[in-house]
Amino acid sequence: MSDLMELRDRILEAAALVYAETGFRGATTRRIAERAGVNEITLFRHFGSKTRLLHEAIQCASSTNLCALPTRSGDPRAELRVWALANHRAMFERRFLIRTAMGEMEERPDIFPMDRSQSVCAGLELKAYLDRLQRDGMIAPDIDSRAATTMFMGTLFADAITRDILPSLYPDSPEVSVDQYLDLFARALALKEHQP
Amino acid sequence: MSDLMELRDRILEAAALVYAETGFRGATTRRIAERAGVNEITLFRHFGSKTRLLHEAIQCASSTNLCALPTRSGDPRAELRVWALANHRAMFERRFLIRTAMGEMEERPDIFPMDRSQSVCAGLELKAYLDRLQRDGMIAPDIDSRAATTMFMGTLFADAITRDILPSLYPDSPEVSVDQYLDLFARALALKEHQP
DNA sequence: CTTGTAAGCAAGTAGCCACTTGCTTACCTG
DNA sequence: CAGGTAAGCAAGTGGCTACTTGCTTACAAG
Repeated sequence: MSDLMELRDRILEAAALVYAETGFRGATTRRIAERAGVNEITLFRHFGSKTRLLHEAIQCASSTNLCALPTRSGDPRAELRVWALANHRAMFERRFLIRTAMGEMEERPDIFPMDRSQSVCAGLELKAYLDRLQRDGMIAPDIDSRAATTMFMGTLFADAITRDILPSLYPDSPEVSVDQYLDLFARALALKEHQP
Repeated sequence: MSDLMELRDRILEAAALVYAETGFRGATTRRIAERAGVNEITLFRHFGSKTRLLHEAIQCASSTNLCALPTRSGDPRAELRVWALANHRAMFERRFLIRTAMGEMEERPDIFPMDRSQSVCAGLELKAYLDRLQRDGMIAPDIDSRAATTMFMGTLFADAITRDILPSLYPDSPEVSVDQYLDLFARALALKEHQP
């Protein structure tokens, strides 16, 4: 029983990997089976078709939404830092899958659950957080929280998915870069510093 | 002679379109020939192989770098606005090609000239512009111009390539959105307003 | 009129693709 | 030991792929 689950998960993991590397057309059943160390026929016995296998594999690989919620307890700057780093890391780890799925979005819109994607959910969270900060007078009252959210999420997203293919643009580590983004973001919002 | 050039350009245009829609593997010679209204054999007679054809087509389709340089003549805010809108528009028009090429970057790194891409060149321009502004005392002296450039270019890039596939995130037109980004960016830089 | 050239058409080649069928092996349970 | 079940192996199917060959049409320049 546990071997069965292990095998199934091994196939799903291999399928997601091969898809992220080579796209739908490049992810042949032969390659997936080889990567999983499994006979090609086993894929069809378990999932019926290549399409169903890839659909389930991508759903599975993109649904680890363990993004920490920003709770308005203490220092906003420190909270934003932890949250931004966690989200950047989550996007960076999935960069191959994200890039491939975005490139095939026209052709296969249903294969990647974009509406429930991590970055979209994170954006909703950030906007609610900024609204609370604004209500509490911690940031300038005339800030458009939606535009600010889009700008910050866009910055994190662009960094995460282009950092490895344009290394000359990113001389610093993600930690340092996120700190720099946060410095500018805090200035833009006129975010008040934490008084302990 | 002019018919020959017309035909060649028609093939290149069709190849770039089909590639942007379906990727390298999906861009079959049959589909490209059909789209160009040309016999499949003509592709091979002109370009030798599918790989050479696509290489030339993508090179051609991505090399319209008519981005207006920001010259420090008058109102920085107005100059940045014109420049940002032009760059956003250029990236938005190439969004299909950019997304597909980024998804295939691991597999075929040489097919898309990323180092000479428009957004990278634009980033270099913006950084030089910000450095001049800083030297002239128009923005805060302790701003990291590189981080600011990465942040603003990332915002424009993310907007341009996700706007059509996540419409709920972008209720406003590009013009309005870019204005909002610029508002926040100017606050972050502490950009002085233009005194006519 | 002759010659060259750029294009189309018909047909075919070898290879990869998703997927199927028939049979065998191994293991686990009763 | 008997029965079921999950996996592997061998072979094959029809379809699409890049690319080739041989022949024909159309046109333009000498």
